[in-house]
Amino acid sequence: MALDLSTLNLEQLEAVLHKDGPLLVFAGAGSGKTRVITYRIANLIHQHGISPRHILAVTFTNKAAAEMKERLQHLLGMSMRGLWVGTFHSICARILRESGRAIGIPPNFLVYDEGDQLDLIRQVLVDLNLDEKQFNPRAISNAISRAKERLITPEGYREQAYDFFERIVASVYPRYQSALQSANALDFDDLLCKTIELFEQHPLVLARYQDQFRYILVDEYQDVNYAQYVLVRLLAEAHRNLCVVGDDDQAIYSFRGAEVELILRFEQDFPDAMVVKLERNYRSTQPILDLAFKLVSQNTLRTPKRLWTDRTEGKPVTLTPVADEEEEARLIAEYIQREVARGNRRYGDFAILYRTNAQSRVFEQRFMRERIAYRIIGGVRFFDRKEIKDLIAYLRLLVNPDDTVSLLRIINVPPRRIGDQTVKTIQAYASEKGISLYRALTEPGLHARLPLQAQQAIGGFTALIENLRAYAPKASLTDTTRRVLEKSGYLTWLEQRKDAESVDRAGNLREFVNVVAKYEQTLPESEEATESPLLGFLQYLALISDLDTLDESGDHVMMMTLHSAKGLEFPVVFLVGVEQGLLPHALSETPRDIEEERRLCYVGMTRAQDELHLTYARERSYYGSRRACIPSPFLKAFKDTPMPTLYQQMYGTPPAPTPYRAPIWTPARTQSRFLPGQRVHHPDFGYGIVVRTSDALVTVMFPGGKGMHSFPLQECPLEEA
DNA sequence: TTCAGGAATATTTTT
DNA sequence: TATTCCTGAA
Repeated sequence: MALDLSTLNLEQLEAVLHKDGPLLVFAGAGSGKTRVITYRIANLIHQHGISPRHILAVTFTNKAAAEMKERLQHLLGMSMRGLWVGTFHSICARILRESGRAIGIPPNFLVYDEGDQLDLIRQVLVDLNLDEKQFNPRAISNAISRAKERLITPEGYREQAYDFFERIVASVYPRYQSALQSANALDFDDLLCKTIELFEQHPLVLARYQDQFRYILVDEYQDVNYAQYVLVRLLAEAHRNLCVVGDDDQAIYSFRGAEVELILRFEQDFPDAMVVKLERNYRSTQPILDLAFKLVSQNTLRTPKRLWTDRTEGKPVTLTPVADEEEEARLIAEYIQREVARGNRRYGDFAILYRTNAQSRVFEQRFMRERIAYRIIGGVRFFDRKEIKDLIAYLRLLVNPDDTVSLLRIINVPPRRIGDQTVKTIQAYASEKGISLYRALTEPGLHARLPLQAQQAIGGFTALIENLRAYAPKASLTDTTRRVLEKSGYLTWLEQRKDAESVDRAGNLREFVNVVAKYEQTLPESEEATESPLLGFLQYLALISDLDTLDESGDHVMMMTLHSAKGLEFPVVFLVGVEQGLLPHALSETPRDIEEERRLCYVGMTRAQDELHLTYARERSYYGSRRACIPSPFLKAFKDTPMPTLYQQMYGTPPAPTPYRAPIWTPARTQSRFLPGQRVHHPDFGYGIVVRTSDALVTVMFPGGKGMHSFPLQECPLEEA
């Protein structure tokens, strides 16, 4: 069977057929980039007989990785076993698990996420007697992250630390590193740094991986940071079969250390590189592309290129001023309902893109009210919820009792009478003896310093952990998780406090058990035979994101940030909140930052296949207070282009005045009987106003100093007034 | 030590 | 607005 290449255009074909040597592909939005990468790999395997195990493909998300593997399997009709596809982080995690021992990293290391990082930095600040108020842990964490992205060691940082803040960071950084080490944990950046360290210190290990990865492909190369760049260079320098794909117009991650210059520099690094530009767009209509080009061509730092398409006909892009975010949501909901009712579209055809996660709330409320199916990507991730993180902390302790962050997280959750005082004593004892907190818990020397009550509480806690630890290796993942919930008393604790929030949380924990069960069921497909399933699961958890669990199959309106939308496409896109201060965001000040915000806007616009609608509000609520808004300066790029408003498109001329719609909240149409703003009556508190509702609870504000109260939906003593 | 409730405060984007 | 912080009572 021959690989069918007839559907590829000339440039795509060039990229696909290029076999050896460096290759740089500038792939504009919607230019069939994924196809090129997939076909290129398929061609290497099929045409040139390269074994999948000699190929490494780096993608931006785990989801993209899974999809690519699946497509290849489908295309070639053979198993892609041995092919490495994944994000930089997951690939590095895998390398370190295999070979990290050489630089003292045991294979059972855990990956700390941002929250864990912050917790650890706070601990270090306490150790150093630094006030958290004065030295923002987040800023310090960012500074350390920045340093690591540029492969700057604690020593290196100290040498170049000038101002006061940098000197503080210089003192925290080494301590933070040793705290990570004693917790047997790596943060996100360490995954990269340590892999590079491994390769630099052990040329033989590097040579082994170089020999394995004879062909390397890197997607989204415009969003690569220095450490990633170095890693790629190290791996590729032996065979020089490196193909990088990217688009400088879509570089939107400089806040994470990404440097667009690295893609622009590729031709200097590899003067013999073949360069292919993909400028034919298969996604959008000409009006959309024209407008997007008007915007992005204002940037100074870009390679010249312009997308073109066959789809010369298309609806005009609309630009609609709205009074505020409420009208914005109302208008869009109305348009969606209308299109769906007419049979033109399904909910899944629409996407709402915004700059900040907070903007999703108004849409969420509106859509709930109007019963429009929607999915929000990002925001508070399921795995970031307190109760879920607590449960994960228990699981982590079972794998690695030295994980201090996790230990401190749950040592008194649920409350088991191990309070602040006791914890301080434990910490003092542990650092005195140079042992981990968990080790300290088991030492008689510690107990001698504590009151009997605390001793007993600690004894109970260690017995619990030991019991669970003994159980885990013998049981399935799901059973272990259930047992943790049960034996720790966490679930009982939540269930006892009847308040509605706890009911929500208990529900989330049960949902988590389902996630575990699902993972366990699909486990056999994964090729890594992990010696400890629990460890494998935790490592999997650490690196997945919300986007990875997104399924586009359902019929929902998608709502997400512009960043999350990268790489996706939708028939109809609403780009909302195109206002000064929001897009570009107020925190982006330098010309460089502004250019990135412009690219962000460009990314959003180029997600649209058939229709693109822009909106900006004249007034908007910012953390409680209302503020007047100015349209985004980006819109000036469109001043010569007549753009109708969405109202005009819906009703024809003239522009309809803002139609006032009475909110529809008949009880029969709503899931929870209550809606924000509604007046209700309570037997004890009297009349109040519903502030908020969720799946399980309703929160009501009662006037006259009676305050806010939450009730479980099922059995709340409220009546509609 | 725990918990409730009011006060203070912080808000960009994410592997 | 929503979350965290802080205080004081049990």
